[in-house]
Amino acid sequence: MAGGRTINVLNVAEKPSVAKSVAGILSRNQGLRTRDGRSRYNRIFEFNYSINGRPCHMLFTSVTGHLMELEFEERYRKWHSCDPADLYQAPVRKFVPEDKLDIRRTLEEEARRCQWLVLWLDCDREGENIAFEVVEVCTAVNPHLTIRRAHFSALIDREIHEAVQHLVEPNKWFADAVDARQEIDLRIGASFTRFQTILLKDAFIIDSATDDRNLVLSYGPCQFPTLGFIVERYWENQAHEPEEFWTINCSHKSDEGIATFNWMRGHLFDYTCAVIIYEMCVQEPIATVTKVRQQEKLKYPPYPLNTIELEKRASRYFRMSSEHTMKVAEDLYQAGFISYPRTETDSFSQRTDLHAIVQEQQRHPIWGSYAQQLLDPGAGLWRNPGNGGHDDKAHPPIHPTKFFSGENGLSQDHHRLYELVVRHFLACVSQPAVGAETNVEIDISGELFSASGRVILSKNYLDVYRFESWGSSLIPTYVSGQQFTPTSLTLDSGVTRPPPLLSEADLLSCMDKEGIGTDATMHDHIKKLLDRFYATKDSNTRFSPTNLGEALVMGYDDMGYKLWKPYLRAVMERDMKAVSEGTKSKAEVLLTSLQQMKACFLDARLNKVKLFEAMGIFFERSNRSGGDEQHAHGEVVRQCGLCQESDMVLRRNRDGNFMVGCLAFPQCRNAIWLPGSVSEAVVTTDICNTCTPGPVHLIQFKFRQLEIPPNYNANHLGCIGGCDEILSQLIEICGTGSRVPARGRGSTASSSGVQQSNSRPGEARRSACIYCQQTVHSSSDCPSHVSGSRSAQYRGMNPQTGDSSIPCSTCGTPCTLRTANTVTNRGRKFYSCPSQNCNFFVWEDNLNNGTGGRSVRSAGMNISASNSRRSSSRGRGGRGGAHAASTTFVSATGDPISGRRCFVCGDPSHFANACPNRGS
DNA sequence: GCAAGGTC
Repeated sequence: MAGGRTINVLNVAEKPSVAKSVAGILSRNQGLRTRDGRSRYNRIFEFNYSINGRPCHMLFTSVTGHLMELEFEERYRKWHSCDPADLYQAPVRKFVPEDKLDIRRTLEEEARRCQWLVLWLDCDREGENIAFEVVEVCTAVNPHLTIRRAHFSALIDREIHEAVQHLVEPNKWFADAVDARQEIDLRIGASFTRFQTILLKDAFIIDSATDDRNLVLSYGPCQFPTLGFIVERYWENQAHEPEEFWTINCSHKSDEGIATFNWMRGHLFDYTCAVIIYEMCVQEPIATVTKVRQQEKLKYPPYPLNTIELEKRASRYFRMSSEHTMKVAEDLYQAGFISYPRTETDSFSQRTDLHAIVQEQQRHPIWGSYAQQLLDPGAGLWRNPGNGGHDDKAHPPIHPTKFFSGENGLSQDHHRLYELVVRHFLACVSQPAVGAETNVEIDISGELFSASGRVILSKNYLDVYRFESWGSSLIPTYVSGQQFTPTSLTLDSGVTRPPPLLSEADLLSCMDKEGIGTDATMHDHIKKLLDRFYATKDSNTRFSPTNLGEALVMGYDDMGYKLWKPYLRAVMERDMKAVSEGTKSKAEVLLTSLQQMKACFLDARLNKVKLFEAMGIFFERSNRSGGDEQHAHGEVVRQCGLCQESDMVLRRNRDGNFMVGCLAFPQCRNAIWLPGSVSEAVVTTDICNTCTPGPVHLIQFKFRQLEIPPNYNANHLGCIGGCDEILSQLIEICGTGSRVPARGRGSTASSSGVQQSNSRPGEARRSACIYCQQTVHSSSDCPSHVSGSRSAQYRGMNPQTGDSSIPCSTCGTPCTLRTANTVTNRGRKFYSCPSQNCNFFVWEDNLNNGTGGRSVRSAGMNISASNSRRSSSRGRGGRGGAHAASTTFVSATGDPISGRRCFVCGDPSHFANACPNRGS
């Protein structure tokens, strides 16, 4: 085998930089000649080498990624040339596009005079596919070529020399998997894009686009799930119903400073329960220190930097878009300042000379001294970097490759990104920060509170990684068993907040987690959503869907298709894996996958009215198209009391359930959900003579008899204005047809079963009372709507007792059974006195087990109150008047205050939580 | 005028 005639070997890498590196390594830069090819970027390197003892003249060149593209044959290229459904079987072909023709010419010219072709493409599926594209071009001009594949996992001498001595066959399965992916993406993308663009573009006045003639309503298996993440979070954000909660805070001031103790229960949603616990604490406000724990805490530096992490951090630290970040990183890479920026790898190979990279930075005026310290063994700052667990086997983590003093003409963003890469790298090879933490737990009347303080002992990596911080806080010294009187003990209220809109970093995380796009393309998908007017990004890098984006997702969602979810991509990814492992053939996957997608496409087209309806919610119809699809507007019931601009109309929601909603949706989200048992509803010309502001049209309802209690009539002429007891009861009994989670329509039913909601972005929302439209209370607490007759009508509804009301033990008014809707007690039944001046309150299950009005259960703990009236203190401070507990309150200073008063200032008109002097 | 994936 050794010796023999010298052969010419054509070597092809995926990109010019790899061709240069590998040629340099193999030639050891001895006798390496370089010349231009046909393409200005892809030079040709020449040197002599020997493979397995055989003398070779090596020609080393490159492509720039894929050499070929997949397209439909000419006659299917024009949008109106065929039915989009035909695109599932229209013939496709691979071809070398115009801008790659010069690369093809280089390959052809060099291949003609070679005997071997060695493929040095990246070792992943795409790389293998590109390898076959190169093979196709080269064997077309020289069918006698011997084809070989080099397998290498890093551009390191030993790897490369080993790879060339152990050449293998290229892997067709890998290439097939990519072929299948390309074909499926093309057919789905083109068919849905043409379909929805042609259907909707001219049918509506889509004002988001500057020039809607060029508007393309694209669909893609990556861009739509990315939009889906944004819309879904937006809906969660909009649907959030703020819920009030209660927490007890304690502080203690001593000569050494202040400690703030947090209630270890966190917070409770049940005011009654919180206030009882609070009162118990206030009764005996002596804190006993139960635990003092001191321990060393480490804060570790980040893992080595890969592409997604670079994008996320640049977004977080500099608010740079991922797309811009990659452009800047590419410039820095081209200029030789940083390593290859498209990498999944977040761990350094053991062979990387990390010290040499640090040495380069020693002369930097700002972080140079830190680099020097790192290299000083006496300083003990060095630590081998962590392993993030990802390795694409092609590139190292992003790191600085050359010292950049900053004086050349690059922009501020280039400087900032270079700084991030350098500081991140220096942080990675540094010791973690060390802190001493103290945790103190105290007990007040059986309730536990904790406080913590931290002292930073050594900042280590935080000295160079200025983007991260670790706060320190001092608290006084405590010893176990010590007792003290708190300086303040307050019952504070708060409200739950909606989940925030997705930031760019969040969005990248979602995509990464669900496998949408690759590290090199994620930023493209995000940018595409902005370019297509599907989403917008605010100054805080948070994404919201535009009306267009929301309407499209809503339309497909209404069809019941999860085309906007990541599942489709996940299924495709599984199929690709099966092809690359040889367990499924490319043909098999293409056949089944395209069959399913075509069926889905045809079905979506049958249901196009859903897309129309969704678009109709947000956009006006244009007269440019025939307008064959009717957009049902519904019949007017009354004027909207919330926006006071539009009418409330009777409609069916997409599940077929009836609702009365504001025509101004989505600007106004006011809605009244009707009982799920309504089978028919028609707005009549009859006007309600009690409800104001009028006119409120009565609705003729027909209920499904089996779904309502026997004593109710299936036919009912009802009013949604608030006067209709029967309707309210049926809503309470049967529930409504609202969907959970709803898209901004309120996600939980209130105890009356009637939901009202109205939200605009950035505006906090509170349910409005159905009866009087006020927002200060919910419908169940409406003062205009409690009457003695109400409880009478409930009689006979409870089969166990035969009576669902009990007399109030205080004032005798009948109390009706209601259902709680708090997080801690959702679904639990209770009685409460409807009288405005009375606060009697008791859980139904406590009545049944004989503890009526005596105990409140929450958070898995039973707390018995000594005074039965205490549990009646519902509502906020000041409402307790008639039933004030006769407990003795003790102020924080230990002075007794008799009667039910604010323990901060002693004023009987309010409680401490509402005290204007609190905190002073 | 359409996708997503390489890369310049």
